[in-house]
Order: sequence, then structure tokens, then C-alpha cells
Amino acid sequence: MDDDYVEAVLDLVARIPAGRAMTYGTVAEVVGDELAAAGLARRGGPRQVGQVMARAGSGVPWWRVVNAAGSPPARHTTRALALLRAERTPLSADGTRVALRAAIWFPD
DNA sequence: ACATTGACTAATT
DNA sequence: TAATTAGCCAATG
Repeated sequence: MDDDYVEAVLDLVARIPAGRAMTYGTVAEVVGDELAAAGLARRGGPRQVGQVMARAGSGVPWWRVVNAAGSPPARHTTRALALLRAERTPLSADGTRVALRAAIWFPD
């Protein structure tokens, strides 16, 4: 995984507005598009995004990236939910996952 | 080269 | 809704 890829992922995550969220899959798609636009080969998928976040995600709003079901990473569930609540991210009724329909964000 | 492992996903039950 | 299963892509041993 080279630095170009890592940077692309971190830059994108850093642009997610407070109160919104993106899924790993969507992040992967957008990053893929950016690479293609830059003339580079499309690579990576949701799991690669996860790898990057696990290794280098500490400096960006990682809690705004959730899985396809709207759940934050299993290891940081409680912490992530607290942060999401704090910034008024739309959550499901039980408060354990992000309400994707309302909170999903796609870059302009 | 092969097997295992993940901050994953989509389809099936 | 929640558990299971089979794909998935790249890193690591």
C-alpha cells in the first residue's frame, strides 16, 4: 500500500463534515475515482480502507467512517458513538448505529 | 508460491 | 432484525 493511497484516503476522510458519515465501501469508490482521474490504476477496496484507517487513521475523524450497516468499528464502538452523538449525527432508534439514509455524505 | 488475516460487503436463511 | 457464507483486495508470514 503506498503513501499515495494512504494520503488519498486520509484526505477524503478529513473532508467528511461533522454530523455526516461515509461507509468504507463509498470511501473506496471515491478514492478509486480520484486515482483514475489522476491517471493511476484503480486499486483497493473496503478492506484496504480499513487497513489504512487501522494503521494511520488516528489523525482524522475516523468515527465518521462506518461499515455498510452503519456500525462503527467493533473495537471503538462506544467511543465512536459518543463522538457521533456529540456532533448530532443522525442515529438509529436504539442509538447503536448511524442512520445512513440521513447521514451518508458524498463529496461535491 | 501458499496460507492467513483484516476498522469489509452482499446475498441468503 | 440478526446470524451465516462466500467473495473480495492487499499485506504479511
